[in-house]
Amino acid sequence: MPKALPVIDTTDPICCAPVAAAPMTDGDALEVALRLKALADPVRVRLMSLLLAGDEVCTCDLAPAVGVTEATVSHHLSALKKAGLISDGERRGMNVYYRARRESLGALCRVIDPACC
Amino acid sequence: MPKALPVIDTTDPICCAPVAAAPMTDGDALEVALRLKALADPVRVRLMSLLLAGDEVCTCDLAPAVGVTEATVSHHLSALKKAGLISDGERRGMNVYYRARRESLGALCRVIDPACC
DNA sequence: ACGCCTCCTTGACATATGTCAAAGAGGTTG
DNA sequence: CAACCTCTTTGACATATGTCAAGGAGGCGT
Repeated sequence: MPKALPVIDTTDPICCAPVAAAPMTDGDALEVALRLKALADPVRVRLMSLLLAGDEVCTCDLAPAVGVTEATVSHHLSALKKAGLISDGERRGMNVYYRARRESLGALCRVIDPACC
Repeated sequence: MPKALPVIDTTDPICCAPVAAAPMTDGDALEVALRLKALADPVRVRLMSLLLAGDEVCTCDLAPAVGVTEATVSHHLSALKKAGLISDGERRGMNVYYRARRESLGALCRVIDPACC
């Protein structure tokens, strides 16, 4: 991977023409790819699934559910957060609660769905 | 990345319960993640976009369009092929033509779309 | 046959990624 | 305060990934 990938802000839901509509610009492709990368891992898919299903979950519940260390969960959650796919953690007592940002995931789907336009 | 990711066949369109419906099994999450991984790169997003927009494109047109070597395009195309997102190349004369498999991409969208169920 | 296309494979490489253990940072409860 | 929880950060690591140059493989044209 010789070329370093540009660093851009991806916390907002993506907003660009659908992939299938016309050949995508370099910049838009990067926006899409970075968000997909955030989700392209089995552990992250399961985390998103858990967050989407139960609407507020804390790290201590997630870690045993997916079978990795809490440190690793924390790392994955921050990747999902940076991609705007989940909310900032909200501390309540000793726990930190996260929730999925459905609109961000939905926006991503609309962009890559070949039928969605 | 200490643990090696299992190798499974991903050439067929994915078919499983939506991520948002219920906590996803390990196996299903892997199926989803592998397909997302195949698309989680700016070059691959652009390639898919080109294939979706023009319905049949050959490598020699793709390489200059995305700005990498033909060898690299070839590599990306085979990743997309392994994920079932594009068809096997069809040789015609000196060129090899590829086309997007919309139904595979569509199936992936339906699984990850939080609104799609 | 020979040279010339287009394409794919291989090898090598620099970088990114996922994982954990260990150590900190915040908060709670004796 | 001190012991304890939960969670995040840091450091280190093994593996995966994206890229290219070089060399084949298949096909066309003279």
